[in-house]
Amino acid sequence: MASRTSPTITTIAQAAGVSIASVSRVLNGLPVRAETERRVLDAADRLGYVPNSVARSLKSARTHQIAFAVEDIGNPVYLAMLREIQPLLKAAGYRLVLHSTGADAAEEIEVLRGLGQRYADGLIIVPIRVTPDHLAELRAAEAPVVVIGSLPDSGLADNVRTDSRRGVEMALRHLADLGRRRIGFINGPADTVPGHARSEAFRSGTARAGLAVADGTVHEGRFDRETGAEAVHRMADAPAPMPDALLCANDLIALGALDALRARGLDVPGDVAVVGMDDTDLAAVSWPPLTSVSLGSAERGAHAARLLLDRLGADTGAAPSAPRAVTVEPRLIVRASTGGARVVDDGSAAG
Amino acid sequence: MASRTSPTITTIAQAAGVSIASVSRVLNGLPVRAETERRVLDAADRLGYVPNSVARSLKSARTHQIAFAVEDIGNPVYLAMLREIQPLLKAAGYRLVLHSTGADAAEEIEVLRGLGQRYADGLIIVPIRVTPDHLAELRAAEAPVVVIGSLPDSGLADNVRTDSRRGVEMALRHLADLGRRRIGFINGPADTVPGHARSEAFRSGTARAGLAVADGTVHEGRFDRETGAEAVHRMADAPAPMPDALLCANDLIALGALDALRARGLDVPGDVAVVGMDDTDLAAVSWPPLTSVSLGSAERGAHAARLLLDRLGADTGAAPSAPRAVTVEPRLIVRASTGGARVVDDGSAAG
DNA sequence: TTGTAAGCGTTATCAT
DNA sequence: ATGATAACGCTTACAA
Repeated sequence: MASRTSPTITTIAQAAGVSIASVSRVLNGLPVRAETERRVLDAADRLGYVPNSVARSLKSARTHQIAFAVEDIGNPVYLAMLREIQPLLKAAGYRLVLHSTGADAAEEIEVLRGLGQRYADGLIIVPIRVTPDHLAELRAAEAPVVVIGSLPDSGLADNVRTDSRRGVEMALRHLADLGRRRIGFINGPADTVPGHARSEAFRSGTARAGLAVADGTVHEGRFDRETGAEAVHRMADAPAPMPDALLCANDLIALGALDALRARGLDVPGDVAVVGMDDTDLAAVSWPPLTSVSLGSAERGAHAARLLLDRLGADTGAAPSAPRAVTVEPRLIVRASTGGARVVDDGSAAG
Repeated sequence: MASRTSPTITTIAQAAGVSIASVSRVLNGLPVRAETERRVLDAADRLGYVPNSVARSLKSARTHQIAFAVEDIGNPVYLAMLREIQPLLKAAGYRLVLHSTGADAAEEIEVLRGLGQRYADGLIIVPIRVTPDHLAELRAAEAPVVVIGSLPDSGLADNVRTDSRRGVEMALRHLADLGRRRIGFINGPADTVPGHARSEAFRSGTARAGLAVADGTVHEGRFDRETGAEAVHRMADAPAPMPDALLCANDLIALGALDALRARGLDVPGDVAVVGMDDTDLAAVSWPPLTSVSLGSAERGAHAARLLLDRLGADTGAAPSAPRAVTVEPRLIVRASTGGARVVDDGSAAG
């Protein structure tokens, strides 16, 4: 009975006995005669008309889509960003296209270049590495881009960053205040954006606080649990004394460290205090609950979305305004893993 | 110097001194003279040509996008699905459009209807409720849809389900084998798809196993931590004896229960064994680690993606094949919260 | 107020 | 093998 293909404005125009232009006008709320409006709306309703967003996009050069690209959407940090970004985009009438690029930097480049395909009006990206290629692509990007993470040249794109140096300092001061002196550090890959920043911050932070960094208490691996566990086992197996505190470059590493410390019979925080970074959901759930440096993932996501929406909204022909940079302040969330209420030293030396 | 707008095939055609048809042919690998190909590729390269995906979509009626709609992408269950779906779609050349609808069923309907806008070639949806409206929209959907979750009428769409009844039975048998007899149940909203299924399963499972369900040990709330904690406190405050085991309708509820039990000085699993459902990442991290019924979220996601890709691939003009249904078997993941290795009853009765 | 027609950037069908 | 041209569904001058 009904036609097999879905109705277009042409279908509606025929059914209503008007031209396609009138249909378009009615659908877009432009002034028409009441009678025309009635007939068009009638026909549209009867035939179940839905405008084709692709055709609309081709004509308007706007897709009402925004892409969000991260290394691994399974990572709670990126998820926290996504959770803020998604509703903001939706409220502004944008669909969210999600890219999970994997550790490969080439894929990030691919996403940046992909903007040329015009499938999205803008992009929020959290690069895991920033290479010269990244910068070149940013410069040539065919749509507004907001970068979450530090950018060497602030003129390239809107940028949301966090002060991880201050975050690390807060953690170190907290540990020092608790009387900890031998502070170990377990990092992810130092050639990534966050890994590099945290490594630098630890180096300068310990130096400034006059804390010694013993040999064999700084480890580098990946941003995962295994890395945390391995590092702890290696430290425990080493002849040198165990650190009395561990700063971990993210919560996953910290959880792995907690596992290994427990397996070794070491008490947290009695023997070793543990601090994570990112303050993900996992931190509150773990045992003991994990003290963690919040780097404001959620806020960073929200800021990024707002910057991008702002720029998309203000696409008046005027000269594009200069890139803006927002910095989110870290916060230290103290939980039991650094000895909240009761730090009990029972003198046990289980091995 | 370079033109302000990005190059189109027209630009390339002019630069190469050929027609737009030839440009298109070269770009699509159709047979052309070597010389023509060289000139086109040359010009395309020089001008940095990138095909416009919107125009391509309008012409081909394929967007190479697939939508994934869930209630809340922050929920680890949906995240687990997403983590499987995303790479499968990417490998097949599809972009992923993510919808996080919120608890409002109307928004789910909106997503279904939105397919009429033709912004995606297919949809994977995890409805939180299935109303007659849902079914009507499914019937009228303008693109292939895969539903994750039980569907009353299996003829409406490809469908991936899990046997939550069996999952609940496995948990109950496990608890009964451990000698637990007074089993409490903390559920999410019973008018949601998962809530209803789990409630039914608990009812029938306990009956079949001859387990008594004492008054005041079945609670209904939301699928969150607060619900788990509140339910435990209410049970503990009640005059009736505390259950010796708690089945929780998801891991979040179970984590809340663990918190409250700890606060009450009750030992897990000594006093109360706790079982969660979904086996999310949180289960392995919590303390004690949480025994949980895996409902195969990851597998369900993967199956859904494969079903959809399959259907999109096989869009030969032939009659559409009948909807397919896949069922994923639940598995019980036993951890310490039900007393793995060492269940120590130290006789303490802290309160 | 309304209709005709051009154009968005492609692909694909015709001739040639 | 190639070029002119129609078509995808829509918006928007421009005419009437």
